[in-house]
Amino acid sequence: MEKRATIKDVAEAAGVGVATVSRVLSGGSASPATRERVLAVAAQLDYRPSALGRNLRQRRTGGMGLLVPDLTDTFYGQLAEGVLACARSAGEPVVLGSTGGDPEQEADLIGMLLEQSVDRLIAVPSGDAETWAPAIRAGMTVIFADRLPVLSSHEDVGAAAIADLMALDGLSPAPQTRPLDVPAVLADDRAGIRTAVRYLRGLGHRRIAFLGGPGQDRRVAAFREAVGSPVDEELVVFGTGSRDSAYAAASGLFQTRPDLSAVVAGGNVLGEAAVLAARELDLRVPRDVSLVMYDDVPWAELCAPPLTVIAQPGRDMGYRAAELVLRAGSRRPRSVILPTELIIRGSCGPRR
Amino acid sequence: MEKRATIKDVAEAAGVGVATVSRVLSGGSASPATRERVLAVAAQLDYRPSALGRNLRQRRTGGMGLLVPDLTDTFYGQLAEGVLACARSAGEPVVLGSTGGDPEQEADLIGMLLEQSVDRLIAVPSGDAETWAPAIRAGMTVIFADRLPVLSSHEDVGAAAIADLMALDGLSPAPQTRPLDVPAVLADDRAGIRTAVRYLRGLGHRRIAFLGGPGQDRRVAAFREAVGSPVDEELVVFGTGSRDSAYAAASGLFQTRPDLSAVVAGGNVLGEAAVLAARELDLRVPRDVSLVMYDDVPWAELCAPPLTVIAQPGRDMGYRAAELVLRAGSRRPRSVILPTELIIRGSCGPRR
DNA sequence: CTGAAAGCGCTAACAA
DNA sequence: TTGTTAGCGCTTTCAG
Repeated sequence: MEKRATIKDVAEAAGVGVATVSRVLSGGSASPATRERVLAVAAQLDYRPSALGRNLRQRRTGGMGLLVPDLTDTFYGQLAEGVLACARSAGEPVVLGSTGGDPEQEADLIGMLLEQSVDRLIAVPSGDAETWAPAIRAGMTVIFADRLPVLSSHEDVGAAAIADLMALDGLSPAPQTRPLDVPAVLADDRAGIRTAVRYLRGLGHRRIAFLGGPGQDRRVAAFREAVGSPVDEELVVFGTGSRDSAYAAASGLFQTRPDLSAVVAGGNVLGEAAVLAARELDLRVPRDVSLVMYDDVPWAELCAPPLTVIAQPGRDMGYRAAELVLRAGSRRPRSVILPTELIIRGSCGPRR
Repeated sequence: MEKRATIKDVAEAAGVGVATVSRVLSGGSASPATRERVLAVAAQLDYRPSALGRNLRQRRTGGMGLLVPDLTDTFYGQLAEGVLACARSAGEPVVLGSTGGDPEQEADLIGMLLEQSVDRLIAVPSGDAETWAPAIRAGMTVIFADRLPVLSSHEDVGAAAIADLMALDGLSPAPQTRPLDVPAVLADDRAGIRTAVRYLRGLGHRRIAFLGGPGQDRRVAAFREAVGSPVDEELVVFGTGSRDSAYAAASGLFQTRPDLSAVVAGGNVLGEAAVLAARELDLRVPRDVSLVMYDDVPWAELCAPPLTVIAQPGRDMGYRAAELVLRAGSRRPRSVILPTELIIRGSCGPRR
């Protein structure tokens, strides 16, 4: 455990000033001779510039923060892998936090990141605009991924992004005021859900249910739009995010509405719950009930029958978000919507 | 985007010196009157001590690093959740890196952490002792989780831990020299594998195969021990870590040895591959082949039939590792072995 | 009990 | 092109 060489050591050993060393190492101007000497000495001393000094001087920590609800959810694992891949190739550190889908924990983690002076953040938000206000106020560059914060009545954080997205989604944006700059990287939920619903319709299904989770407002909206009004409200149910509550929601749905013939699960945890609940109630997939799940995960193929899914590019979403947050210069990056794909396997059949 | 208050601001506003503010905020001695005043002012100014200044002063970044091979593997997701849970409750940041199981990337990430002066690290190692030497030399407190680095010929990093574990495993440790302090948090692979093999034996299976992945030396060793010699070497095959190579290994195994009647998969990715390969070759589970998988993951229950697994407490392992690394004072923490559990579901049947 | 002062390692003005 | 210098915000002696 020897102490690391500092810039001063290098400067002395090379017979130059510290500023010169700093310049050489960060690609500034220097005469070829000096540059070479400094580089040689630095290598010889195994000098690694300390991020500590640089960070303090620049009043900011490099790298980025990443906040997800739950790493046990394979989709967020994919997203994180994408972010990490981009960060690694840029040599930047990533500070990770898992919020458990809880706005309070999210707020705590935002506070922690602020304390660390991490000023770039990628987040799958759980809290509302109020939760995010401190980060925005502090001047953090934040990029939302997978979803947007729920709207709170008295704030309008994310309004710009929402307006953008509604436009992209083809919906007319509600008039918004004082738009705040919070771009996002999302999947094209609307197209994904629409395609799935049409597919089920084509198979003859009329009573189609939606099994949703927290933060899936866009998917729910897309579902409502796709099935057209009037929507049978009993067929739209929600879990709170945990596997247990997802199971409860699925089981309750199947029991209260035995007449439904198809269900769209808004995420892989919900899909898992649907499969489990159906089995428990002796409902055969796809004979008794057809199932489409949002998210393609490796086990979808292992299921019996293999699950028909709406695939979204989790890894790409993470990678893109990281690119955006790293490149974010002065101006706000634009939001991005990535395409989804309906992958037909064996969990949907004709209505009996 | 207002600038944050500094300790100096607080000091001035409270009419005291910065040292006093520092003391009060870090629980040092101060007269009740002063303390109260400082606290009030700090709250009023919404002062948050900057980690930047503290880090530089203390020449170390708080929190810890976490290195895993792949967040898309649910087991590592569980492990990471455990680490994050512990870190969050301690208010400490976690810098995450994904190595892809590649020693080079691992080495790069270690370098990055060193640059950040992160001096506590939890890792699921992919490289050998040589890869880990820089971290050890720099005085990092490292805790290995899930597995130990493979031994390289000319180094003996981790020797102490290995000796510990062999002892705990009930094996006689090979004589080692100059033990280095690298504790670990592991599952009791030996007992887990042994139980699984005995279970399969009890069902009448004699040709049992092991499908392994990188870093599963302890599991392989346990398998060899459990089946007893001579071990049919063709029945012990390996993937390289990717899903594709796991599939290739499984498929190859089934095709070259159609006489095998049971397989133990060393991890959930390998188990997934085995299920897929078996299906592709029209092998029925458990009619044609019985399957036990290491790792309990949510989808194990969804499989048809539900998979019998050796469950290891991934989340707990992460939590314990984080506790150890945070508590590590001067002396080296002791290694920990957590119990596994054989969860019998439907993927094993009597030999036909 | 409290304050003044000295840096931690680095970068960016500013001079030369 | 270079070197000198002034901090970034904090903790920690060391006096008082």
